This record gives sequence, C-alpha cells and structure tokens, in this order.
Amino acid sequence: MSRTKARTALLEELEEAMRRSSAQGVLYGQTVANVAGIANSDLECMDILYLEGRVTAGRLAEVTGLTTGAITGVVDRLEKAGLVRRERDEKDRRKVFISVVPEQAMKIGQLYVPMQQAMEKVFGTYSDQELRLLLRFATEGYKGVLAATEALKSLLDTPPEKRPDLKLKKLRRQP
Amino acid sequence: MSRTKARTALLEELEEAMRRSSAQGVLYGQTVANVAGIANSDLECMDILYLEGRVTAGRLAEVTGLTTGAITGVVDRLEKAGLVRRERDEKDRRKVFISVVPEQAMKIGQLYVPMQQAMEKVFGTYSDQELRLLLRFATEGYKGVLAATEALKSLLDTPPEKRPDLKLKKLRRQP
DNA sequence: ATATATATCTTAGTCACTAAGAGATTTAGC
DNA sequence: GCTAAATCTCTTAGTGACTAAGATATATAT
Repeated sequence: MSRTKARTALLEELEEAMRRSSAQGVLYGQTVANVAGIANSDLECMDILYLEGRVTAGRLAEVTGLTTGAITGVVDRLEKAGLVRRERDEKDRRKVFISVVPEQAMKIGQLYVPMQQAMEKVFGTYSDQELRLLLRFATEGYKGVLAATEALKSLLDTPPEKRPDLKLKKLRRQP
Repeated sequence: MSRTKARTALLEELEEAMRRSSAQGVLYGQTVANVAGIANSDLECMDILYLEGRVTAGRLAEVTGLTTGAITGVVDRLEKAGLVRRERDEKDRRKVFISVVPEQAMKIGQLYVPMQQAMEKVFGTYSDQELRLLLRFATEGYKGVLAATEALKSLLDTPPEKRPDLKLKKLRRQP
C-alpha cells in the first residue's frame, strides 16, 4: 500500500512536470515565431512541413485544424517570405503541394539552436540505455496524445447534452 | 567510433520524437480550447493559473508574452465565462489577482481526461525506477527549455542587424 | 508635497481567422 | 462520352483577439 501510494505521488509529480515542460515548450515556439516575425500558425505549418515533407494545402488544414481559407493565407505569407513554394500536382491539378525552401527555412531553423543546445546538455547526462528509454517514452507518448486528440475531437461532433460525463480526478490543491 | 555514431543517431531520433510529441501536445491544447469554446490564450492562462495558483494580471502578461491590454481582454472573457474571478489586492490596490473558480474550471479540466488516461496507460508500462528517470528528465528538460527561451528572447532586444549569424527577412512590422 | 514608478484598463487600428460559396478539376453513373 | 456529383483550393465579407499608446489609479522616493 505504501508502495502504491509512493507510485501515485510519483505519477502526480510526473504529470505536473510534463505539463510544465510542455507549457514552456509552447512558449518557446511563440518566442521563435516572434523573433522570426511570423504568425504562430505559420510556424506551426513550417514545423509540419519539416516533419512530413511535401504536403498538400488540404493536409495542412487537416493537421492544424484550420480552415482551407486560413491555410491559403498561411501559405501566401510563407511564400511571400520565401520560406515555402507552391507546386501544383501534375497528376491531380486541383491539388497544391507545399514544400519548404531549405535555404530560407534554415534561418528559422537557427532559432531552434538554443533549444537544441539546451536539450543536448540534458541528454548528455544520460547513458545510451537511458536515452533509449526516453525514446520509447516519447514515441509511445506521441501515440497516446494522438489517440487522445482524436478521442477529444469526437466530442466536437457530439451534442453537449449527449456527451458522456467524464469523471475528473480531484482538482489539484492550489499552491 | 561506431559507438558514438549510434549515439548520434539515437539523439537525432530522440529529438524528432520529442518534436513530434510536443507538436501533438500543442494540437491537443488547441482542440481543448475549441471544445471548451474559448480562445487559445484564454486556455493558456487557465493553465498558468492552475500551475501557479492566484496570480496578478501583470504576471500573466509576463508569462504569456502578451501585452497587459490583451490580458485585460483574456480575463474579461474568462470572468464572463465564470472560470476566474478578479480580486483586488488589499495591500496594493493597483494589483488585481486572478484566481480560478474551481467548480467551473473543473469542466475545462474534464477535457484533459482523455489525455490523462492516455498518459496513465503509457506510464503503466514503466517501473517506479523508470518513472523517476522520466521525472528527472522532465524536470531538467523544463529548466533547459526555460533557459533557452530566455536566451532566445534576448535576441528580441537586439536590433536585427546586430544579431549574431541570423539575418532574417522582415515579414511583419516589428514592435 | 511633488515627482516618479508601477499596475491595470481603455481606445483605435491591424491582422489572422471563420463561414460560405466560387472556380477548377476529377470521379461516378448512365 | 457526357452530365452530375465530389473534391480541392481560393476568394470575400465580417468578426474578434492582438498591439501600441496613453489614461487612470495607486504606491514609493526625494
């Protein structure tokens, strides 16, 4: 029992620490956007392009949750800034692929250097085996958050009065 | 040599995995705001209030990077929604403390349940010792990101032409 | 007491967003 | 093959959250 209690406390601490670091991660992103002089959504799209490579405008809308109209604006601004290029798909001429212009995008990438250095410093204190554990956690965590996002999105399609009443754990003590 | 190479590859994989999961975390937050019917910044402030407890309007501006004028709007909306309360500091009557209204805020908290469940499922596969490693990482990672944010912010105070290395195209009117 | 500093709010204007629908192209049904 | 429906992006009009600058109120220093 004392063992489970210790674990429960550990899990709570962990949840708060994760929440804090992820909140700070959001702030880092906002700062990058500020320094780069582009909108938050614009940077978010750059990030998606970096991770997924050449994607269509529609896919950007899908992933970001913005309307296609908003994406038109995002891509207009990014294209004007020379960060991305529009390329019509020759096979299906309705589609527009967006791809990054590496030379320009690299300037944005430089703004992540302070973050990378900080993380390298942290990673440096872990053994290979420990890093593999962190990798496993990051990978599984991603899948979990992805699934949770889908679960939550489905609530949007459910009328409020028909939403299953989610049981919430007791609200945390106020410091 | 082969050993260092393996570690470099591991670090790269780790960086990408972290980036992916944190991007998905951002999307989860956006979805929560959508479902709750409040603006992103409003939710961000709720999160800060949850983590820091009763804070002043000025502190919210400081942490979020928004102007005090914007925070007035945020608090107006949150107060109207019954999620927070304004309380003048009796010791220094210029200050306004913002505090959450737990009963209402809990409704927002419920939207984090899918996420918490997903994470609990993930955490369930780790031993206490492994969880402590994750906690150490989250704590150190937070400090690292915080420091990196400060480092990056200092670039904002440096005139663009004097910034080391970076010569970014001016995309938006700079403050 | 006066001046300066601090904390929040107000105002005017800007920009990114949504909703709705137009335009262009592809796919399906006959 | 031809028409209708579906798909993908862009356009337009209107809305709301944001910034900058300054107003207001209170606190601190000289």
